[in-house]
Amino acid sequence: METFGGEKSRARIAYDWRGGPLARMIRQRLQAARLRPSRQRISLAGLLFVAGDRHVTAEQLHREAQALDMPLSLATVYNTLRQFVASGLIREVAVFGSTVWYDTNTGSHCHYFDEGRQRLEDIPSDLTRDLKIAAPPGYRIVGVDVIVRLRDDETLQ
Amino acid sequence: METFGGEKSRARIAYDWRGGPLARMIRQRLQAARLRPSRQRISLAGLLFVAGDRHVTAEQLHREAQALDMPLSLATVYNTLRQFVASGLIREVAVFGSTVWYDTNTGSHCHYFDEGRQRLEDIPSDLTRDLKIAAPPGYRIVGVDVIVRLRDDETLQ
DNA sequence: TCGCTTTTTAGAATTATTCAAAAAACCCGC
DNA sequence: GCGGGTTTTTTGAATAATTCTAAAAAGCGA
Ligand SMILES: [Mn+2]
Ligand SMILES: [Mn+2]
Ligand SMILES: [Zn+2]
Ligand SMILES: [Zn+2]
Repeated sequence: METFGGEKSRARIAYDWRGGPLARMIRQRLQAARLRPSRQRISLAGLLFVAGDRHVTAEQLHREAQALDMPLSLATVYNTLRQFVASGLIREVAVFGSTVWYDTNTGSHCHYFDEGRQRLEDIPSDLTRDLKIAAPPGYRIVGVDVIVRLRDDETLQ
Repeated sequence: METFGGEKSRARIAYDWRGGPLARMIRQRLQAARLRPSRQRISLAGLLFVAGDRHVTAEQLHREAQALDMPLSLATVYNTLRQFVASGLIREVAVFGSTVWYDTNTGSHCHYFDEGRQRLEDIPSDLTRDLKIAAPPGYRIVGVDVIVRLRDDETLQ
Protein backbone atom coordinates (compact mmCIF):
# COMPACT_ATOMS: atom_id res chain seq x y z
CA MET A 1 0.00 0.00 0.00
CA GLU A 2 1.39 3.40 -0.90
CA THR A 3 1.79 6.01 1.77
CA PHE A 4 0.84 9.64 1.61
CA GLY A 5 2.55 12.78 2.93
CA GLY A 6 3.87 13.55 6.39
CA GLU A 7 7.35 14.14 7.75
CA LYS A 8 7.87 10.88 9.55
CA SER A 9 6.76 8.60 6.75
CA ARG A 10 8.61 10.41 3.99
CA ALA A 11 11.07 7.60 3.57
CA ARG A 12 8.33 5.13 2.71
CA ILE A 13 6.71 7.15 -0.03
CA ALA A 14 6.90 5.39 -3.38
CA TYR A 15 6.26 8.63 -5.16
CA ASP A 16 4.88 11.94 -3.94
CA TRP A 17 1.55 12.65 -5.60
CA ARG A 18 1.61 16.14 -4.16
CA GLY A 19 3.22 17.63 -7.21
CA GLY A 20 1.16 15.78 -9.79
CA PRO A 21 -1.99 16.66 -11.66
CA LEU A 22 -4.38 15.60 -8.89
CA ALA A 23 -2.62 17.90 -6.46
CA ARG A 24 -2.74 20.74 -8.95
CA MET A 25 -6.46 20.24 -9.42
CA ILE A 26 -6.95 20.13 -5.66
CA ARG A 27 -4.94 23.28 -5.08
CA GLN A 28 -7.03 25.04 -7.65
CA ARG A 29 -10.25 23.94 -6.01
CA LEU A 30 -9.05 24.96 -2.57
CA GLN A 31 -7.94 28.31 -3.87
CA ALA A 32 -11.31 28.87 -5.53
CA ALA A 33 -12.93 28.07 -2.19
CA ARG A 34 -10.54 30.46 -0.41
CA LEU A 35 -9.13 27.67 1.74
CA ARG A 36 -5.41 27.58 2.33
CA PRO A 37 -3.80 24.51 0.79
CA SER A 38 -2.60 23.06 4.06
CA ARG A 39 -1.08 19.61 4.08
CA GLN A 40 -4.10 18.13 5.84
CA ARG A 41 -6.62 19.65 3.47
CA ILE A 42 -4.67 18.45 0.47
CA SER A 43 -4.35 14.98 1.95
CA LEU A 44 -8.07 14.69 2.67
CA ALA A 45 -9.03 16.18 -0.67
CA GLY A 46 -6.68 13.66 -2.23
CA LEU A 47 -8.57 10.80 -0.62
CA LEU A 48 -11.89 12.31 -1.57
CA PHE A 49 -11.17 13.22 -5.16
CA VAL A 50 -8.59 10.70 -6.32
CA ALA A 51 -11.07 8.17 -7.63
CA GLY A 52 -14.35 9.59 -8.90
CA ASP A 53 -17.40 9.91 -6.73
CA ARG A 54 -17.11 8.82 -3.13
CA HIS A 55 -19.47 8.50 -0.17
CA VAL A 56 -17.83 8.41 3.24
CA THR A 57 -18.34 9.18 6.90
CA ALA A 58 -15.87 11.18 8.96
CA GLU A 59 -14.72 8.07 10.77
CA GLN A 60 -14.16 6.16 7.55
CA LEU A 61 -12.10 8.94 6.09
CA HIS A 62 -10.05 9.22 9.25
CA ARG A 63 -9.35 5.49 9.23
CA GLU A 64 -8.23 5.70 5.61
CA ALA A 65 -5.95 8.60 6.41
CA GLN A 66 -4.41 6.66 9.27
CA ALA A 67 -3.95 3.56 7.16
CA LEU A 68 -1.94 5.69 4.72
CA ASP A 69 0.08 7.32 7.49
CA MET A 70 -1.38 10.72 6.84
CA PRO A 71 -0.72 12.61 10.04
CA LEU A 72 -4.02 14.26 10.97
CA SER A 73 -6.52 14.17 13.77
CA LEU A 74 -10.17 13.20 13.82
CA ALA A 75 -11.08 16.76 14.74
CA THR A 76 -9.39 17.94 11.58
CA VAL A 77 -11.36 15.48 9.53
CA TYR A 78 -14.59 16.85 10.98
CA ASN A 79 -13.49 20.46 10.58
CA THR A 80 -12.29 19.93 7.05
CA LEU A 81 -15.40 18.11 5.93
CA ARG A 82 -17.49 20.92 7.35
CA GLN A 83 -15.44 23.50 5.48
CA PHE A 84 -15.58 21.53 2.26
CA VAL A 85 -19.35 21.37 2.56
CA ALA A 86 -19.60 25.07 3.32
CA SER A 87 -17.64 25.90 0.20
CA GLY A 88 -19.50 23.48 -2.00
CA LEU A 89 -16.66 21.02 -2.70
CA ILE A 90 -18.70 18.16 -1.28
CA ARG A 91 -22.15 17.77 0.21
CA GLU A 92 -23.84 16.05 3.08
CA VAL A 93 -26.39 13.30 2.76
CA ALA A 94 -28.89 12.50 5.48
CA VAL A 95 -29.33 8.80 6.15
CA PHE A 96 -30.97 6.94 9.00
CA GLY A 97 -28.67 6.23 11.87
CA SER A 98 -27.30 9.49 13.22
CA THR A 99 -24.17 9.45 11.11
CA VAL A 100 -23.55 12.11 8.52
CA TRP A 101 -22.36 11.00 5.10
CA TYR A 102 -20.26 13.11 2.77
CA ASP A 103 -20.56 12.93 -0.98
CA THR A 104 -18.08 14.22 -3.52
CA ASN A 105 -20.79 14.32 -6.15
CA THR A 106 -22.37 17.71 -5.65
CA GLY A 107 -24.67 17.53 -8.65
CA SER A 108 -28.34 16.73 -8.32
CA HIS A 109 -28.74 13.01 -7.75
CA CYS A 110 -30.25 10.38 -5.48
CA HIS A 111 -28.93 7.53 -3.37
CA TYR A 112 -29.22 3.91 -2.58
CA PHE A 113 -28.39 3.02 1.00
CA ASP A 114 -27.49 -0.60 1.65
CA GLU A 115 -28.64 -1.11 5.21
CA GLY A 116 -26.87 -4.44 5.59
CA ARG A 117 -23.42 -3.29 4.56
CA GLN A 118 -24.01 0.34 5.53
CA ARG A 119 -22.95 1.72 2.20
CA LEU A 120 -24.18 4.72 0.31
CA GLU A 121 -24.19 4.78 -3.50
CA ASP A 122 -25.43 7.00 -6.28
CA ILE A 123 -28.50 6.08 -8.26
CA PRO A 124 -27.41 6.35 -11.90
CA SER A 125 -30.32 8.39 -13.20
CA ASP A 126 -31.32 11.55 -11.39
CA LEU A 127 -34.77 10.72 -10.14
CA THR A 128 -35.41 14.21 -8.80
CA ARG A 129 -35.84 15.39 -12.37
CA ASP A 130 -39.18 13.57 -12.39
CA LEU A 131 -40.34 15.29 -9.23
CA LYS A 132 -42.63 18.26 -9.48
CA ILE A 133 -41.67 20.06 -6.31
CA ALA A 134 -42.89 23.49 -5.32
CA ALA A 135 -41.80 25.45 -2.27
CA PRO A 136 -44.60 26.62 -0.01
CA PRO A 137 -45.14 30.40 -0.14
CA GLY A 138 -42.46 32.29 1.76
CA TYR A 139 -39.91 29.52 1.40
CA ARG A 140 -37.06 28.51 -0.89
CA ILE A 141 -35.90 25.02 -1.58
CA VAL A 142 -32.29 24.62 -0.49
CA GLY A 143 -31.99 20.93 -1.29
CA VAL A 144 -33.79 17.73 -2.16
CA ASP A 145 -32.67 14.40 -0.76
CA VAL A 146 -33.90 11.07 -1.98
CA ILE A 147 -32.74 7.92 -0.25
CA VAL A 148 -33.79 4.49 -1.43
CA ARG A 149 -33.10 2.07 1.39
CA LEU A 150 -32.08 -1.44 0.40
CA ARG A 151 -31.64 -4.84 1.97
CA ASP A 152 -29.81 -7.54 0.13
CA ASP A 153 -31.69 -10.76 -0.31
CA GLU A 154 -29.52 -12.66 2.20
CA THR A 155 -29.74 -10.07 4.97
CA LEU A 156 -33.50 -9.95 4.39
CA GLN A 157 -34.16 -12.98 6.66
CA MET B 1 -53.80 23.48 29.90
CA GLU B 2 -55.44 20.13 30.60
CA THR B 3 -53.52 17.42 32.31
CA PHE B 4 -53.30 13.78 31.38
CA GLY B 5 -53.19 10.60 33.49
CA GLY B 6 -51.00 9.72 36.43
CA GLU B 7 -51.72 9.14 40.09
CA LYS B 8 -50.36 12.33 41.52
CA SER B 9 -52.10 14.70 39.14
CA ARG B 10 -55.47 13.00 39.22
CA ALA B 11 -57.05 15.86 41.15
CA ARG B 12 -56.25 18.32 38.37
CA ILE B 13 -57.75 16.38 35.49
CA ALA B 14 -60.63 18.22 33.84
CA TYR B 15 -61.86 15.01 32.34
CA ASP B 16 -60.22 11.66 31.82
CA TRP B 17 -59.84 10.94 28.12
CA ARG B 18 -58.74 7.40 28.89
CA GLY B 19 -62.26 6.02 28.59
CA GLY B 20 -63.26 7.91 25.46
CA PRO B 21 -63.17 7.03 21.81
CA LEU B 22 -59.52 7.99 21.30
CA ALA B 23 -58.47 5.66 24.07
CA ARG B 24 -60.59 2.89 22.59
CA MET B 25 -58.95 3.38 19.22
CA ILE B 26 -55.52 3.37 20.81
CA ARG B 27 -56.21 0.22 22.80
CA GLN B 28 -57.28 -1.49 19.63
CA ARG B 29 -54.13 -0.45 17.83
CA LEU B 30 -51.89 -1.55 20.67
CA GLN B 31 -53.68 -4.86 20.88
CA ALA B 32 -53.29 -5.40 17.14
CA ALA B 33 -49.56 -4.70 17.58
CA ARG B 34 -49.42 -7.11 20.55
CA LEU B 35 -48.30 -4.37 22.89
CA ARG B 36 -49.82 -4.26 26.35
CA PRO B 37 -51.88 -1.16 26.91
CA SER B 38 -49.74 0.21 29.69
CA ARG B 39 -50.42 3.66 31.02
CA GLN B 40 -47.29 5.07 29.43
CA ARG B 41 -47.97 3.59 26.02
CA ILE B 42 -51.53 4.89 26.06
CA SER B 43 -50.35 8.34 27.16
CA LEU B 44 -47.76 8.57 24.40
CA ALA B 45 -50.09 7.16 21.79
CA GLY B 46 -52.61 9.75 22.96
CA LEU B 47 -50.17 12.55 22.24
CA LEU B 48 -49.22 11.04 18.92
CA PHE B 49 -52.66 10.21 17.60
CA VAL B 50 -54.95 12.79 19.16
CA ALA B 51 -54.68 15.34 16.37
CA GLY B 52 -54.06 13.90 12.94
CA ASP B 53 -50.59 13.52 11.51
CA ARG B 54 -47.67 14.53 13.69
CA HIS B 55 -43.90 14.76 13.30
CA VAL B 56 -41.91 14.79 16.51
CA THR B 57 -38.57 13.94 18.04
CA ALA B 58 -38.20 11.90 21.21
CA GLU B 59 -37.21 14.98 23.18
CA GLN B 60 -40.17 16.98 21.95
CA LEU B 61 -42.57 14.22 22.89
CA HIS B 62 -41.00 13.88 26.30
CA ARG B 63 -41.32 17.61 26.91
CA GLU B 64 -44.98 17.49 25.93
CA ALA B 65 -45.59 14.58 28.26
CA GLN B 66 -43.95 16.45 31.09
CA ALA B 67 -45.91 19.61 30.40
CA LEU B 68 -49.08 17.54 30.75
CA ASP B 69 -47.87 15.86 33.93
CA MET B 70 -47.72 12.46 32.33
CA PRO B 71 -45.39 10.48 34.57
CA LEU B 72 -42.89 8.81 32.29
CA SER B 73 -39.19 8.82 31.66
CA LEU B 74 -37.18 9.78 28.62
CA ALA B 75 -35.99 6.19 28.28
CA THR B 76 -39.61 5.08 28.04
CA VAL B 77 -40.23 7.59 25.29
CA TYR B 78 -37.30 6.18 23.34
CA ASN B 79 -38.31 2.58 24.03
CA THR B 80 -41.92 3.20 23.16
CA LEU B 81 -41.14 5.03 19.95
CA ARG B 82 -38.90 2.18 18.92
CA GLN B 83 -41.65 -0.34 19.64
CA PHE B 84 -44.23 1.71 17.79
CA VAL B 85 -41.94 1.84 14.79
CA ALA B 86 -41.25 -1.88 14.94
CA SER B 87 -44.96 -2.63 14.91
CA GLY B 88 -45.77 -0.15 12.19
CA LEU B 89 -47.81 2.34 14.20
CA ILE B 90 -45.44 5.14 13.28
CA ARG B 91 -42.33 5.48 11.18
CA GLU B 92 -38.96 7.14 11.32
CA VAL B 93 -37.82 9.90 9.02
CA ALA B 94 -34.16 10.66 8.38
CA VAL B 95 -33.31 14.35 8.39
CA PHE B 96 -30.02 16.18 8.56
CA GLY B 97 -28.80 16.81 12.04
CA SER B 98 -28.43 13.50 13.86
CA THR B 99 -31.88 13.56 15.38
CA VAL B 100 -34.47 10.96 14.49
CA TRP B 101 -37.97 12.16 13.68
CA TYR B 102 -41.09 10.11 14.18
CA ASP B 103 -44.09 10.35 11.91
CA THR B 104 -47.60 9.14 12.62
CA ASN B 105 -48.33 9.10 8.93
CA THR B 106 -47.14 5.66 7.84
CA GLY B 107 -48.42 5.89 4.29
CA SER B 108 -46.13 6.65 1.39
CA HIS B 109 -45.38 10.36 1.37
CA CYS B 110 -42.62 12.94 1.34
CA HIS B 111 -41.50 15.76 3.60
CA TYR B 112 -40.64 19.37 3.81
CA PHE B 113 -38.06 20.22 6.44
CA ASP B 114 -37.95 23.82 7.58
CA GLU B 115 -34.31 24.29 8.50
CA GLY B 116 -34.92 27.60 10.23
CA ARG B 117 -37.65 26.48 12.58
CA GLN B 118 -36.54 22.82 12.57
CA ARG B 119 -39.94 21.50 11.68
CA LEU B 120 -40.93 18.52 9.60
CA GLU B 121 -44.13 18.53 7.55
CA ASP B 122 -45.85 16.36 4.99
CA ILE B 123 -45.84 17.29 1.35
CA PRO B 124 -49.49 17.10 0.30
CA SER B 125 -49.05 15.04 -2.84
CA ASP B 126 -47.02 11.85 -2.76
CA LEU B 127 -44.10 12.67 -5.00
CA THR B 128 -42.68 9.16 -4.87
CA ARG B 129 -45.47 8.04 -7.15
CA ASP B 130 -43.68 9.85 -9.97
CA LEU B 131 -40.41 8.11 -9.28
CA LYS B 132 -39.38 5.13 -11.37
CA ILE B 133 -37.21 3.32 -8.89
CA ALA B 134 -35.70 -0.09 -9.42
CA ALA B 135 -33.71 -2.10 -6.90
CA PRO B 136 -30.28 -3.25 -8.06
CA PRO B 137 -30.10 -7.01 -8.64
CA GLY B 138 -29.95 -8.95 -5.39
CA TYR B 139 -31.62 -6.22 -3.39
CA ARG B 140 -35.07 -5.23 -2.23
CA ILE B 141 -36.30 -1.74 -1.55
CA VAL B 142 -37.32 -1.39 2.05
CA GLY B 143 -38.17 2.29 1.94
CA VAL B 144 -37.93 5.52 0.00
CA ASP B 145 -37.35 8.82 1.76
CA VAL B 146 -37.70 12.19 0.13
CA ILE B 147 -36.83 15.32 2.07
CA VAL B 148 -37.20 18.76 0.57
CA ARG B 149 -35.19 21.16 2.69
CA LEU B 150 -36.51 24.69 3.02
CA ARG B 151 -35.36 28.06 4.28
CA ASP B 152 -37.89 30.79 4.83
CA ASP B 153 -37.22 34.04 3.05
CA GLU B 154 -36.23 35.87 6.24
CA THR B 155 -33.84 33.24 7.53
CA LEU B 156 -32.28 33.14 4.06
CA GLN B 157 -29.96 36.12 4.76
C1' DT C 1 13.53 35.61 9.07
C1' DC C 2 9.81 38.04 11.65
C1' DG C 3 5.37 38.81 13.00
C1' DC C 4 0.65 38.03 12.16
C1' DT C 5 -3.03 35.03 10.77
C1' DT C 6 -4.92 30.66 9.96
C1' DT C 7 -5.02 25.90 10.87
C1' DT C 8 -4.46 21.89 13.54
C1' DT C 9 -4.49 19.39 17.66
C1' DA C 10 -5.69 16.96 22.05
C1' DG C 11 -8.86 16.49 25.04
C1' DA C 12 -12.96 17.90 27.32
C1' DA C 13 -17.85 18.79 26.65
C1' DT C 14 -22.29 18.01 24.54
C1' DT C 15 -25.98 15.64 22.48
C1' DA C 16 -28.65 11.82 21.03
C1' DT C 17 -29.30 7.34 21.90
C1' DT C 18 -28.89 2.70 23.92
C1' DC C 19 -28.05 -0.58 27.60
C1' DA C 20 -28.36 -3.04 31.99
C1' DA C 21 -30.12 -4.10 36.18
C1' DA C 22 -33.45 -3.25 39.65
C1' DA C 23 -38.15 -1.72 40.76
C1' DA C 24 -42.80 -1.40 39.58
C1' DA C 25 -46.82 -2.72 37.27
C1' DC C 26 -49.57 -6.03 35.11
C1' DC C 27 -52.02 -10.42 34.41
C1' DC C 28 -54.06 -14.70 35.60
C1' DG C 29 -55.49 -18.49 38.05
C1' DC C 30 -56.74 -19.56 42.68
C1' DG D 1 -57.96 -9.98 46.75
C1' DC D 2 -53.51 -12.66 46.54
C1' DG D 3 -49.19 -14.74 45.12
C1' DG D 4 -46.14 -15.75 41.36
C1' DG D 5 -44.41 -15.38 36.81
C1' DT D 6 -44.01 -12.05 33.05
C1' DT D 7 -43.68 -7.58 31.00
C1' DT D 8 -42.75 -2.85 31.39
C1' DT D 9 -40.68 1.08 33.27
C1' DT D 10 -37.12 3.48 35.48
C1' DT D 11 -32.64 5.17 36.80
C1' DG D 12 -28.25 5.86 35.82
C1' DA D 13 -24.37 4.48 33.37
C1' DA D 14 -22.41 3.60 28.76
C1' DT D 15 -21.70 4.60 23.98
C1' DA D 16 -21.31 7.06 19.72
C1' DA D 17 -21.12 11.05 16.92
C1' DT D 18 -20.04 15.51 16.93
C1' DT D 19 -18.57 20.08 18.53
C1' DC D 20 -15.93 23.15 21.39
C1' DT D 21 -11.82 25.21 23.61
C1' DA D 22 -7.51 26.74 24.23
C1' DA D 23 -2.86 25.94 23.08
C1' DA D 24 0.61 24.57 19.66
C1' DA D 25 1.97 24.45 14.95
C1' DA D 26 2.08 25.87 10.38
C1' DG D 27 1.66 29.01 6.63
C1' DC D 28 2.29 33.50 4.41
C1' DG D 29 3.77 37.87 3.02
C1' DA D 30 6.98 41.63 3.80
MN1 LIG E 1 -19.05 9.89 10.97
MN1 LIG F 1 -34.74 13.09 19.58
ZN1 LIG G 1 -23.91 10.67 -4.23
ZN1 LIG H 1 -45.00 12.63 7.36
